[in-house]
Amino acid sequence: MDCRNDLLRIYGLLDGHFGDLHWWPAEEPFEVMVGAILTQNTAWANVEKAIAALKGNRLLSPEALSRIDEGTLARIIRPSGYYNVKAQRLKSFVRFLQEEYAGDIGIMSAEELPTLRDKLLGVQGIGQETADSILLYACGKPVFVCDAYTRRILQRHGLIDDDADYHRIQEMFMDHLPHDAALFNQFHALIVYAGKTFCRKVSKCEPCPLRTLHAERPPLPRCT
DNA sequence: CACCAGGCAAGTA
DNA sequence: TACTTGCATGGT
Repeated sequence: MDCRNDLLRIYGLLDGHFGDLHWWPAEEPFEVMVGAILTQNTAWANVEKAIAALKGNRLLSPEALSRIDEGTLARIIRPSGYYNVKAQRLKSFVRFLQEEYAGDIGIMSAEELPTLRDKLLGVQGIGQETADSILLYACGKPVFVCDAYTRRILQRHGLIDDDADYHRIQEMFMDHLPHDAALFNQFHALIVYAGKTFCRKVSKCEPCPLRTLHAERPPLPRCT
């Protein structure tokens, strides 16, 4: 089968339906990085509350987060859930940022993609999805971000095995599409947006743009 | 009330 | 390597 064609069909249908989404929803790169950590296994609405609290306390900068006490930070990001581990992870990340790049996002972003990815994965609390979100949406690197929505949509359309791991899913996109940061940005945004929009209960689903693919299949609990 | 959300790390066998 | 568990809030 031709994966490239399937992926481009999906992209075209979602892009035609939603248009440009210009992700990530943040004002600046550092906010993207913080959001990437806070959104781990957490609803975005909860992350927004935590980000707002950080802004309200003037803490949304590498310098400020370096200074703040971890326990205090935990209380402030409380709405995002897992606040103790996430406070620890934010502290690990800004410590890394200060030690490796003097807290300068520009210097960090100038690193080669493979090198920077390996370094990020070495930070406590940053796994593959968080690293790739930072690389693509904060640093502009051409890497595809895979998450729960990505896995769901590829499984739904029979493009991956049920036991495919992160790297395997990422290969689906990166082996068959041009390595273009703008394309990867919009594609992943579309996937997440579709996942949020088309509800989990079939009865409440509005028509999904992808329904024209595999029209012979019966509806599943999750329609994207 | 139960279930879920844009993961990750540490422990066990 | 493969599987399990802890982490926690707020919305539906």
